Amino acid sequence: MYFILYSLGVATKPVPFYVAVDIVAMTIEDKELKTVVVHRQSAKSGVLALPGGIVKPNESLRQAAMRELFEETGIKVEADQLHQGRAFGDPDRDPRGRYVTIAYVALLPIIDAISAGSDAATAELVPVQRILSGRLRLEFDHNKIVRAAYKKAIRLIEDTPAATSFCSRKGFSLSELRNVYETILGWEIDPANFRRKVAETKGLVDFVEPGSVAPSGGTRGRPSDMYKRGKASELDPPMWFRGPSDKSRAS
Amino acid sequence: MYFILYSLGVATKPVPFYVAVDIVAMTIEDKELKTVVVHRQSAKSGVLALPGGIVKPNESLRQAAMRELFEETGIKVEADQLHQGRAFGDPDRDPRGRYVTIAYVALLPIIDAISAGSDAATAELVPVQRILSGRLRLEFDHNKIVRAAYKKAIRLIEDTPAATSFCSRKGFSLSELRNVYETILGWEIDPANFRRKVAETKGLVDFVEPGSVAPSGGTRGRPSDMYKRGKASELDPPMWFRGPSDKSRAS
DNA sequence: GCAAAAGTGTTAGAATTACACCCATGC
DNA sequence: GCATGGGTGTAATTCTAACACTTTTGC
Repeated sequence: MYFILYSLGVATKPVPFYVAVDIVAMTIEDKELKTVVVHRQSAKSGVLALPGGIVKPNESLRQAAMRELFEETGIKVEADQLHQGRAFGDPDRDPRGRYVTIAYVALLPIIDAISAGSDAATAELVPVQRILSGRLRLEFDHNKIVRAAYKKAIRLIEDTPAATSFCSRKGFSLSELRNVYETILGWEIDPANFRRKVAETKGLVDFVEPGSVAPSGGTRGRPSDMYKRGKASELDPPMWFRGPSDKSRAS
Repeated sequence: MYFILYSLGVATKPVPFYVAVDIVAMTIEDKELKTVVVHRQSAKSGVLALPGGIVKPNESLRQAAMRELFEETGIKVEADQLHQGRAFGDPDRDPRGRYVTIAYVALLPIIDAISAGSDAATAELVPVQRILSGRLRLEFDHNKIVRAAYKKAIRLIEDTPAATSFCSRKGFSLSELRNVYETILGWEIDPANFRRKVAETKGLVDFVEPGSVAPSGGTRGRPSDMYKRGKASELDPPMWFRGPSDKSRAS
């Protein structure tokens, strides 16, 4: 029984296994994909890290992710906004001990992000690109976790209705939804073709009768039709965009 | 510190966290996708389970998967044949304690499967479909793990050169590779169109000069050109097949 | 020669793209 | 009116599917 021996300092390695979750909570702000980071009160101050922490004995991994995200940022998410990512478990990934962490990806409308919560003061939104490029360094291997989460986000918006998670749950216009795809994929999509593709992809969005929801978006121009998240779990065929000219898709 | 309290039976729940790996080792035999299961010497005999076990303090998750697979089935895999899948960590998924397990998917050519090894006698190949349909019940939530692994396998052969893992590392014909796709996707693919798609997908396979490798496959007909795995990590565009007529793709 | 499997060519149809054009609203 | 964004139509292009046809081998 490793745990007892290690905990009591009998065996050579004094580290037990810890099971943790880390959450990459993404949102779109100012046409940029951003993620939530927290300021850890570590030895050296100013260390940025993903929100996360140890899984409790009687909760599921998903519950742990929801709890930790709320405790550290004040963000409350629905179950369909949370997606499990990769597990990270290299022996030396965390100097404090043997941590195996399960990444979770949360997709949020900007309005919900870091709105309230006790410890929320320490939470902050930073552009994902700054982390991917390495210009912003996070604690431990959290840069790797964000990179994997970004790839997962691309897959999610292509294969599932997850892109709607970035929009208001009340309802959204197709421009808002298109903006999500454009921001994450990194190129512009023809509005006309986008509209048709969405319409032909059953289960992505449902039309909302006019009047039940106030049209959102800019005050200019013709008011848009409103939609809400569809009920499909997988899109068939996926939402695919070849990207500009002969350039290959983001990877 | 949960571990000490729980281990000593002080707290209400006497279960520490265990971190484990379970391996879904798939291969193709008789035009059928099969996976390796082992007979657990449990209380009730005849219980089938995925190979797997506890991660050791100083090994990575991947190393644990390679070790456990070898120990329990005698199968030795290369790093590029092992792919991490989902984590399963519900509190009640294993009655023996709080197990968080990371699934690994291994893709093997049939020739390597269960060839040698000490405990190999207890290992067995069973059709994946029998597990997916529920006709074959595995221990705990291993049916769920296989289901997720099957989806992952589909994604892998579409987005990466992983389909080549089912073929001999020495070299393979395009018929053999096409057979992999047909078996996993569940429908037939036009050989001519398949050939063109493979040729246009850079990094999927590399041509092998005739003479260096003996043509494999049936003794009838014109000998085939031989190929080996390409160096791409992601295929762009992916290997996609719409499937027969208007029928939607497998899900 | 004949059967069988490998490999090439060709064409109809479908999906994608690019862009022109009309609609509804605020100012 | 007119600028702005929402929404529709359509032709050129590209991709895909289907199948006819040629090549190379074993027997």
